[in-house]
Amino acid sequence: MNPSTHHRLGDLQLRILQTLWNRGEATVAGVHADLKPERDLAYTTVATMLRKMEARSLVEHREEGRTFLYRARIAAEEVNRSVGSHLVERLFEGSLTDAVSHLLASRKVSRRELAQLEKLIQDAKRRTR
Amino acid sequence: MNPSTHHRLGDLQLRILQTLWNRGEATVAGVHADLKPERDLAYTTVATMLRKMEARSLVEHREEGRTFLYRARIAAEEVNRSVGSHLVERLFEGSLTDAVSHLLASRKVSRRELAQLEKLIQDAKRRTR
DNA sequence: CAGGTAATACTACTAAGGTAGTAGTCAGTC
DNA sequence: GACTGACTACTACCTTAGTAGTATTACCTG
Repeated sequence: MNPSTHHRLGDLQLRILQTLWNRGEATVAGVHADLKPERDLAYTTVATMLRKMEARSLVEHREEGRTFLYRARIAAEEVNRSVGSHLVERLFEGSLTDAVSHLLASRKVSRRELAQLEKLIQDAKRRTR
Repeated sequence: MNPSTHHRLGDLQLRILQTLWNRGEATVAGVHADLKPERDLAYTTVATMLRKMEARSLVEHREEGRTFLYRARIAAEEVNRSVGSHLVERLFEGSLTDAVSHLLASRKVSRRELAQLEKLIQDAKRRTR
């Protein structure tokens, strides 16, 4: 798959994908149940969305009796990378440091998180060496 | 302004805002010219988009003779923060470290950038102390 | 002052996300 | 064997981004 492909994903679509990544395989009812607490959607809304996503090859299904078992066709990795770098690109013209700088400024960051970030960077440095 | 307000901005809208942030004030022709190299839009497309954005209070205009001078009504800061944290939220369930980790993994990062990042974190640590 | 040019205003259309109702179908139950 | 419940299929509608053509208006130039 072309890594430069940008997946234009809506919020609902992303939540559905996340559910599928978690569950591996899920029925419409399963996805609907997972999303229930945060968004009170009609059952058919989820079913329709899944069908639309299947048309776009974002998910696929197999049949178990009469019910469909859906599975994500794209990896979480791929979506995170694609959406993430698209954002850095369009918001900060490709400057990673700008992006991180804004993220740091936009929220309270605990000392624990800072330590983790530090470690991330050390690791990256080691890989680049 | 409510910081939890999420600005849903399309790519073109964002590019237009960036042009306005750069120029301070700009005519339709000005924005159109700035965007010309990357997207070959009709003049009226830009004008229409600006009018739509004004309806949403993203920009405003004053008149200089017969021509409109547009200006952004939201700060770059605000948009970056809002769009950025919305992304972290929806993609990484709020985990900043996950987000940064993915960004680091998704692209080549120069030693220079790593050094800058390190500095960012040192500064943040100092502020939190 | 006639005519072109450059503005904005209005209208329209496509595509996609999101949302949901209704219809059809099958299976198991009383 | 009729009924109910669980599924999927189909259709429809709204909203918004994006794109652009056409109409109108006003200015400027020869």
